[in-house]
Amino acid sequence: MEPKGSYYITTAIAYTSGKPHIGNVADPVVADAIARFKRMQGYDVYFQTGTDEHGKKNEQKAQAQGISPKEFVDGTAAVVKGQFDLMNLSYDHFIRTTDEYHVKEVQRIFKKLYDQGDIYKSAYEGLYCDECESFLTESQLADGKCPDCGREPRKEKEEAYFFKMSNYAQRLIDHINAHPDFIQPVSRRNEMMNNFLLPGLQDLCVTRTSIKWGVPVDFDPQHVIYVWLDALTNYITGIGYHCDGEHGPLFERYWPAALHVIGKDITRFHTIYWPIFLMALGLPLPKQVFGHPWFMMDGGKMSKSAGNVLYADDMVDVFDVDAVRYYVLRELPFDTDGDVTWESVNERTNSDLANVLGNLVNRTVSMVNKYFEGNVEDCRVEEDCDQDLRDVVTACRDKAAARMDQLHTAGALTEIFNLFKRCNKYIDETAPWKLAKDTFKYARLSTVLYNLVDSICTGATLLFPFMPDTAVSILQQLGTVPLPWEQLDKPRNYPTKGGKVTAVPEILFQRQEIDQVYARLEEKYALEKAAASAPEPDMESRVQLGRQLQETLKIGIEDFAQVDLRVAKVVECQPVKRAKKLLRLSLDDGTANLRTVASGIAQWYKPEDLVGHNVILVSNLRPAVLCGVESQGMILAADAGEGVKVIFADGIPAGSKVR
RNA sequence: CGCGGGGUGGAGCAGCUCGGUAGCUCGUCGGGCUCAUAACCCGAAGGUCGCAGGUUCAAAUCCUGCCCCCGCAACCA
Repeated sequence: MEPKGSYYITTAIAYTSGKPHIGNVADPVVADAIARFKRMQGYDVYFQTGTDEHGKKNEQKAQAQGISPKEFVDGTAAVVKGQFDLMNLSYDHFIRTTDEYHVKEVQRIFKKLYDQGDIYKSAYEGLYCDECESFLTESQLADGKCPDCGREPRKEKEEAYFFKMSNYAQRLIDHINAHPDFIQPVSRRNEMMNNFLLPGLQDLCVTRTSIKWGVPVDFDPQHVIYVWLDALTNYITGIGYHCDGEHGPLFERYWPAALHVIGKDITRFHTIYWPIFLMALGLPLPKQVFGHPWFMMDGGKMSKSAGNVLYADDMVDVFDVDAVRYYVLRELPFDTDGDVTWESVNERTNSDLANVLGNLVNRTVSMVNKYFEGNVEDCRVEEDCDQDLRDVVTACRDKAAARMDQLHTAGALTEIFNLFKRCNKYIDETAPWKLAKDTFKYARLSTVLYNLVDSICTGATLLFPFMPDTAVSILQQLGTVPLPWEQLDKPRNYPTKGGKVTAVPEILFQRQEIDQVYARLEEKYALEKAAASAPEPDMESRVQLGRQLQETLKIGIEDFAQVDLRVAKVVECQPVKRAKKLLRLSLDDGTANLRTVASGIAQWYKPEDLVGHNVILVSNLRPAVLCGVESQGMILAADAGEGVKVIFADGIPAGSKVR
C-alpha cells in the first residue's frame, strides 16, 4: 500500500476530577474510529489522548480525602484510562499533564513566551470569594452571591501573568477566513468570530496565585500556570516538542496535527487561544478542530447532580463494548445536541446490530453449513441481481471514506449498514432454500452463498474501525481476515475455491427487551450498593478470623462433594405463622416440582426482598419439620457482622450445580 | 434588545451553504418468506417543514418580525 502521509489526531484531555460519563468518552471514541479508519486507508497515524490533572478542583478533592493531589489524580487518571481502555481505544500515547517531561516543557514554553514579550505581568481584577478562594465572573454569580457558598464576593486584585492576544488576533482572523474547514462544524466558526474575534480579543490570564496544584512558573514560583497553557500544550509536548528547536522524531513526523477532536464547550480555547500560542511559538497550526455537540439526557445536560448520567461501563455491562461504540458513533450528532436514553441504545442495538448485522451473519453461516458443509465456492452461475449487489458493495468503501473525511461517523456507518441490508435483500431475492431443493441448481446456490460471504467480508472489513471486535469475529466466522484497503472496491476477494466458514454460527449481539435492560441495571446497581455498604473488616478481626479458620476441621474434597449445592429461584415467599425468625420459601430448583425451605432470616429480609432472586440451595439435606413446615433443604447465607446476608446467585439459571 | 443553537409525519434525526418531487431510522398497519437471533423482504398509512409576512414562476431552504425550547456557572465533552 502506498503511504499517504502522516495523520496526527488528538482528543481533548479529560479532567481527572472523577469518573467520566458516556459523553466524556464520546470524543475519544469518535477520534478512535477516525484514527483506525485513517490507518486502514494507509495513513501514518498517531493518536494521542490523556488526562488534564492540575487545578483547584483536584486540589480540593484531594484535601477532602486527606491525600495529596498527586495521589488523588493518580487514582482518577487510572479510572479515566480504565474507561478508555474499556472502550477499546487504539491510542498510541496517553499523556498526563503531571508527566515530568510535560511539566518541564510547559515551564520552558512559558519562559520563552515571557522572554519574547508575549506574556507580561499585571494584575487580575475581579470578584473574589474568600470562602472558596476563587475568582468569580459576573455570569457565575447567583443573585450577586457566590454560587458555591452563597457569600458576598468582594473586589480583589491578584498579581498575574497575561498573554497578549492582540498581537496575533488579526493573523488568526485571516487564517480562519482562508481556511473555511479549520473549525468544524461551521456553526462553531460563526460563534467564535462574532463573539470573540471580531469584537476584539481580551488578553488571557495564564497564571494564578490562588492555586498550588499546578505547574509553577520557574522564575516566579508563587505563580502557577493556569489551565490553558498547561493543558493545550499537551498536543505538542506529547510528541516531543522542545522549545530550543531540538524536537523529538515524533514531533518532526507528526506536527502539525491533522485533527483535534473536542467537545463544543472548549471550542474557544482550541480555535483561538491554542492557535495563537502556536503562532507565538512559531509553529504551524493544526489543520482542523472538530467541536462536536453533546449527548443530552432527558432533554437536559448530563450531570451528576441532576442524576441523569450514563456511564460507559454500565452501558458496556448491559450491551457490549462494540454496541456502545456503535451507538456513540452512530448517534452522537454532528451539529446539534442529541438525546441518549436506554431505550434508544436498546433500539439501535436490536435493530441494527442484532437484526440486520448479527442475523445476516448467522443465517449466512448457517446456510453454508447446511447446504455445503461449510465450504464456499464461486461457481459463477450469475443472475441479474448479483451485479446490483456487487455495485452496492464495491461502492461502499469510497462512500464511507467520503463521509469520514467530513468527520461524519454516523454517515459512514449508514453506508456500511446499507451494504448489510442489501445482503439481506439479496437472500430474499435469491431464496437459497428454494435452490437447495433442486439438485440441478447447486451451482447457482453455491454462487449465491459465495457472493454473500464475499460481500460480508468487505462490509466487515469496513466496519473494523468502528467495531473492531465485531469485525474480527465476523471475519473469523467466515474463515478469513480483514481485506486490504485497495481491494475493498473490488468483488471476489474471498478465496473462490476452498473457503470455509465456522461450523457453528456465533450470536454477535443478543436481542434484549427493554425490560431486561432495566432488570439488569437494577441488579447491577443493587450489587454495587451492597458492595459499597459492606464494611471492610479491620485488621484485628482479620487476625481473629484467620485463627478460627485454622482451627476448623479440615475435610477432603470427597466430603465436600457429598453436599449438593444448586442454584434455585425464589418463586414465592411468606412468613411462617407461629415463628418469629422463619420465612417459608418456595424454590424452583430446576426440577418440575417446587421445593419448600424454611429459613431463619425473617429478621433481615422481607418476603418481597427475596422473590425473583436466585439463591444457593443445599439440595440433599435431610428434611426437617420446623414450626409445622417441612423444610426440604437450606439456603446459603453469610453472618455479616450485624446481620445475615443471603448469598444471591442472580443471573445463573435455576438448577445449576455449584461446585 | 448579551451571545449562540434549535423548533420537519407518533419518537429521534437528515435536508437549509448553492431555492425546484419532503428523505432516513424506529414505531404502527397490511402482505411475503421460512435459511436465520419472533428475524429477514415488500407495500401502506401518517407532515399546514413553530407562527405571520415578504422576495420569487417556485421557499423547509433566502429576508423581516414574533412565539417556544436549550446551552453559554458548578461535577461535565
